[in-house]
Amino acid sequence: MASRADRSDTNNLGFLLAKASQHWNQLLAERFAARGFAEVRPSYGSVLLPLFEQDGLRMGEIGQRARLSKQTMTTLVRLCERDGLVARERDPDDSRAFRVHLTERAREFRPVADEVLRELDTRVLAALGQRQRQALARALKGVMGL
Amino acid sequence: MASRADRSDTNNLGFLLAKASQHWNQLLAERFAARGFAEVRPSYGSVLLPLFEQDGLRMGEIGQRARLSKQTMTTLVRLCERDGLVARERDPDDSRAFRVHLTERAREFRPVADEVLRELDTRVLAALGQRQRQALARALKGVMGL
DNA sequence: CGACTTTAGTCTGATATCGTACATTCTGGT
DNA sequence: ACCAGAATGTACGATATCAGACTAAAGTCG
Repeated sequence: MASRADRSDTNNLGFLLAKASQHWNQLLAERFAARGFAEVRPSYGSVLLPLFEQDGLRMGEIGQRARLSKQTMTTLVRLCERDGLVARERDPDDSRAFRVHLTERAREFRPVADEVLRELDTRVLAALGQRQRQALARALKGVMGL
Repeated sequence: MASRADRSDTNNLGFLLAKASQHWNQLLAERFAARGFAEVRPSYGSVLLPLFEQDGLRMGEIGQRARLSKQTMTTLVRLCERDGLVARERDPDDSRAFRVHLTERAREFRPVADEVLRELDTRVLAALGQRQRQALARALKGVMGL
């Protein structure tokens, strides 16, 4: 019914990547909100998941694990703080650094995060099949290597 | 050498999508700049490509073709205008609307866009192969359908 | 024509992330 | 102890995009 400008549209890889990424975040936000954690933005995962593995990390360490820049970490940690999910305290051994700690609220969120992530993974599996899902991950890494 | 927190890291689909999308835009920006069009941001493609197909579109029409919201179009068209790539004029038939036109500079950019897009496509093909590239596009559409 | 609805674009503020530049603090070598 | 250099985080501004609320102009229908 329409197919003139495919380069600018649905077959443009940049377009597909952007939209898929956007949509994924949308899915996360909806599910978190539906379970009573509307304040948890998708990006907070970059802070919370590392801290679920090991609480009390420094900001730079979180950034490394999530592969985000220091500036982004500054911003994200402040937002998480504002929303009552983490607390910072100066590192006693290094007065430049901060230790970031999960709050009770964040610990309550942990099972929700696990559940949502599992649910989405299941849905991806249902939509794509195991083979395609694996191929997708590989292909995305390939794109990052360009 | 490291594999404790895979959920928060390289195998998280959200992470891969975000990074791949980011990287793709990076590739575009670098290549445009290298060819003397440093002012052309990756996002401008959403405005320019539709106009390459048909000049004089209205903002809403561009938005529809690029699947971007009206607010985003307002912003993008202004930036393109600021950078000398498009000009707007009121639509004589509808005084709410604007007609967006390419400037000479944008027309000079067209072959560059084509070339860069072709080059990247070639590189994707080399990195993934035709089969994987197709599968990637399909999988991304699948994710968008979740 | 006048009231209702729809359409075009804008405004404000939020989300997600980076680059460049910087102040502070730590560290290793003399 | 001192200083040069590395590391930690912040400031500012840019890029990319949306949601909700709004203005103004157009279209529709009685």
